[in-house]
Amino acid sequence: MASSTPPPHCTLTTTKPYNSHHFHQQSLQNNHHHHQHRHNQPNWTSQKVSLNRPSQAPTARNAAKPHHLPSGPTAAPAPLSRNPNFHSLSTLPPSKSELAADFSGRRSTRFVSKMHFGRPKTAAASRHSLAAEEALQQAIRCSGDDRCIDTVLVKFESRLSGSDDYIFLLRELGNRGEWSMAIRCFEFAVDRERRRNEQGKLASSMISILGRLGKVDLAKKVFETAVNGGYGNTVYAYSALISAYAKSGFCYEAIRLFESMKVSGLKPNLVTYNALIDACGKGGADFGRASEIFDDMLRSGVQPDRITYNSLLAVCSGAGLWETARNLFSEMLYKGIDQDIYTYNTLLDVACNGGHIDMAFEIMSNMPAKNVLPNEVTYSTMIRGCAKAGRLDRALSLFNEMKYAGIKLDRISYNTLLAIYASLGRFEEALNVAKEMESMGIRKDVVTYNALLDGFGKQGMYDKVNEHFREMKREKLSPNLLTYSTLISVYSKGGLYKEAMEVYREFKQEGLKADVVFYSKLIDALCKKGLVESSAVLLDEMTKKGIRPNVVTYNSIINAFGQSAAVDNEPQIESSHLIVLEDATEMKLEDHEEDRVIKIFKQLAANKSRCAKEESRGGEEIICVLEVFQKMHKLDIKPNVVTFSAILNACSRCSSFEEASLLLEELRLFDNQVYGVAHGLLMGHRENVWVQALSLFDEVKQMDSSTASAFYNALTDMLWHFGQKRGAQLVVLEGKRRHVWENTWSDSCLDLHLMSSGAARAMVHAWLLNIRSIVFEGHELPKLLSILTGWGKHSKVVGDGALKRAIEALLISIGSPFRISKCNIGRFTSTGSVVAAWLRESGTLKVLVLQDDRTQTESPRFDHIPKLQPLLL
DNA sequence: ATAGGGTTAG
Repeated sequence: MASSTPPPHCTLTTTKPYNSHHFHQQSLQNNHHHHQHRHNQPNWTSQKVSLNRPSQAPTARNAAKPHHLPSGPTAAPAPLSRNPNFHSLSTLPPSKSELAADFSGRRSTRFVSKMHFGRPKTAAASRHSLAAEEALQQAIRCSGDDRCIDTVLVKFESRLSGSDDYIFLLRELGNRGEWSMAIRCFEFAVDRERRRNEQGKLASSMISILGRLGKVDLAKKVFETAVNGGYGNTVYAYSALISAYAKSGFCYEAIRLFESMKVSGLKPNLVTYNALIDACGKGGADFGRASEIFDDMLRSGVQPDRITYNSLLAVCSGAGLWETARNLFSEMLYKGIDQDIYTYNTLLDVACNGGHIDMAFEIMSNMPAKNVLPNEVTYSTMIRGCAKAGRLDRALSLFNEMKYAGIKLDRISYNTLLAIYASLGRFEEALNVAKEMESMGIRKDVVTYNALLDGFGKQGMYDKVNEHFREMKREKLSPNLLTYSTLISVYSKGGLYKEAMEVYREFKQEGLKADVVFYSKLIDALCKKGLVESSAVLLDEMTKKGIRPNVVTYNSIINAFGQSAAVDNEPQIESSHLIVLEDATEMKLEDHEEDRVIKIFKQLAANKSRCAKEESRGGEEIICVLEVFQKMHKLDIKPNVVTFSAILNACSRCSSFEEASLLLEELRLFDNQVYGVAHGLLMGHRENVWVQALSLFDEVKQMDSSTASAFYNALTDMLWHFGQKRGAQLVVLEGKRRHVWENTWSDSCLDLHLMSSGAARAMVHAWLLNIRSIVFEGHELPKLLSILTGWGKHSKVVGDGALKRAIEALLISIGSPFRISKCNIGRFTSTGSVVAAWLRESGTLKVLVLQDDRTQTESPRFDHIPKLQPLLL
């Protein structure tokens, strides 16, 4: 057990993990004065009670606790007119957690993917000569031959006039990705230029061109050369390099450079500040960091402009700060700063990322009145938001709207549309999108194929997967890391370990390098097959290879606990009879022999029948998971809400309190508050822990909606599972009050489709009691009453109807008149009069009021409680 | 100097 490990700092955050850069710098932020007075909320950790355990020593987490908005998440931002003195961002809420920065990185592919398909810069009035155009044409033909470009430069030397011509050449070469020729051209030009001023111009152009191409190391070299040569110490060169860092997501390098710029006596200008804030957004810095820069800007007398605010909004997008974004938007209005399409698109992005789809639609509908017309970026942002929120119908209708509005679909829009169809298994439509796309002159790219492969794979259509993988190569598209990890995961989930192994071999042969996500995805695939122990081996393997697992990796494994019985009933397809033969030939490939991934695949391919059940036999799984927790502590991986939900869900899968108590102990080590609430409610100490519970729910409500509801679901399920039904109902009603499930509870309809089975059952009781009181108050019920469960489309398991079955069993067991609707298998209905009659029956109240299976116990310690059978329906 | 896309947990 990890009980000797001090509780690591943890945070209620789900923002993406990022394990790359220097986040230690963020600690500076805590000392910043703004972060003192921005928060007037009491620190809830100080209210912690000791819940049967000695209270923990204060930790850094307690000292640097995130603070929250005094207003609820749905409250409107404070009217700015009441605060005429604001001059900085001090009216804005802080980042939701200073620790969140650890996790709030963005995908690195984002930077690369923009490189080649970037919108071409609108040609500004260029002052280059005709000779420069000519030189460019000849230079282009030199691609790949450095001596050739030298010859061209020499040949045109006399006709090229000054840095304008050379800068034109640099830019054009850069636009074509010819960075090597651009650099030769730059060096050539600097050599022949005697004016420092002009040399400086060349240098900053070169730096920004390299930055745009993602060649940040080269950009830095050019910068250093320029500084050493005496022409690089300019605001422009610094700004260009800061911007280059921004484009590659290196925000702390950017900040460091900015500091050194000030040290060397240069005064940052508007562009410098804007580039730096942009770097914060792209590098996933927390909002506090950007806010400091903004304040610094004001102190230095540099007035922020539209782009400053747009960049700040982008920081909110990365950090998931919807309220902050709204406030910034209001602040722009107040200050009379123009809001453009970037402003709106970024704001919509933040709204969508936070799950505020309705709000996003409202904002979008207001755009035309503000003279800002939605464009293809607006639409693809919204479409992605809808798709992410599970509203695929809405997403698809937006495409029609887009065509109706005369907005042409571009590569991204097409790929987004295709990915939606593919993920729905609507392949005919997906392939039609691909056709339409090609007919518009946009070739299918790796993204297109990855979406298809993933879609076919999810439906188990492995022949189609193979076919498209071949087609992709035939079209000379190189599979990338994502392609391979998708394929390996798809094959593994299908139990096709030999195929997975072959793809893995090919992936290694291509010289690609696995990363955290690659391993995490593979681990998750094996977990989904119930192979927790193999996953644990891979966890060690990746660590040995120097790839640091992140919270997602661990959450996958925790989630797998107790799920092995649920899988592995699908028939295995093809390919098993060849294994022995293949194994013999593979023994010769020593270089592969050392690879644990291959070993695991080989083993799995050889013993398909073994698999999950055997691997998890006899309590080994719990030991394995506890060891995983221990490693998590050792590597100081901070848990997040998903971890907490995963632990609670794992508890619900325990058949004994003893096992669950081992897991709850892990929860305690991670977060005393969450533990205190879960444990307290489980013990039936509702009155005592409710204050803590409420502040915990305040925290959770900061998360995006699906994360928040998952936590409520997990907590309720755990309580329900161990017979604390009234506690479960209390939690569910609190969740409803806070609109966690964004569904409606009306007199005529109860929508349960986003709830777990425990939560849904507790909710059914509450709703029926509510309906009952309507009846007893003498009011009439609506003609038709319905209870919606959906068909499990929100479940990760395709076609899983566990919720429906649980509700059906409940409705029958309480003798209710609700029956499955004929036209909708996810809906139970009854008429108002029949339900009213049933509710008036004498025995009904008794079955509706929930009873705990066990009343509040005398014993304060969890493990003294006698073992209970897991609750059956 | 600014906006949207494809991998990981729920």
